[in-house]
Amino acid sequence: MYVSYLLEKEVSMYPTSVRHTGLGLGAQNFVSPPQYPDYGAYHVPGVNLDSAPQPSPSWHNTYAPSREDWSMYGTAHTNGAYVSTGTIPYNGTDVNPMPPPGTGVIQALNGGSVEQHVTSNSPRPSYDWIRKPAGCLCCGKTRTKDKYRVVYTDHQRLELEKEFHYSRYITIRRKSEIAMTLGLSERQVKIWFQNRRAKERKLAKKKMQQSHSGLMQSGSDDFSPAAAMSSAALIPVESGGGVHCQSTSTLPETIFKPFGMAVQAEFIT
DNA sequence: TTGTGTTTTACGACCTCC
DNA sequence: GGAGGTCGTAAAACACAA
Repeated sequence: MYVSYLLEKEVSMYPTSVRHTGLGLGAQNFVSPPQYPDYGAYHVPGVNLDSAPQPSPSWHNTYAPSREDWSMYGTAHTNGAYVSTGTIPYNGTDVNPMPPPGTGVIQALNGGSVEQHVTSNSPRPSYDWIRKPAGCLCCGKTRTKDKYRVVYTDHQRLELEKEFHYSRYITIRRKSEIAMTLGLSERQVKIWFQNRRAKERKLAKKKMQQSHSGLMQSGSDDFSPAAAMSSAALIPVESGGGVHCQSTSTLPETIFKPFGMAVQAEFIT
């Protein structure tokens, strides 16, 4: 798992936490940054992730990462704004020359330091020199042609991971913002999230199987696959029949649920 | 260096919803 | 019909043991 590897090995890149730290800075404690008013759509302020049910009714606990693994994601401003630590030199020029949105979370927080990063202490080599700019599908790259698959930069993956940890399902608006910020196409962002969810399901399934075998080995006979499935539901459960989100935005935004169950986020302003 | 296993992008098929 | 969802899979990228 390369991103995990990155996260594990390059904690120094994100010495402090962005969205969490065990300081009561769960995602839901996040005050929607002004530049992303729809951030509130993901979270319910005031709910403790660690002790309460997941704030996002669209996501089951099973998929909630342990909060400690948020620590590598950077730092949260005391005012709640999502702030990148700025320790990642990121070269936006290796991707699209798209002018960064002035309000972009990611780029705006990099302190303008943009250069493709290869940390000296990183054991992982950078392959950027052979990488085509991300989003090359627009150049007519197909599966039948050579190198149809691009490799995202560490920074791109890291930011996507951050977003994923923030919310398993990305809104249309956020997708657009991230795509622009990272120089990816919205399609790439969408597919990345799909793949990331698939990965998580795979890991959850693996974990479940391991715990199952563990139970079998321990002689427990009260294991119920159905119960296991429900407790480790692979399908995010929606509670309350709707998503009531708080946001400074008055614009409705569609949050897509698994199995094509699109719901209109109801914004409370 | 090479073979092998794993992970990461990307896609197609099929589904549901609007 | 078009959007996004899952699932399965292809193939490149990568890690690692021999």
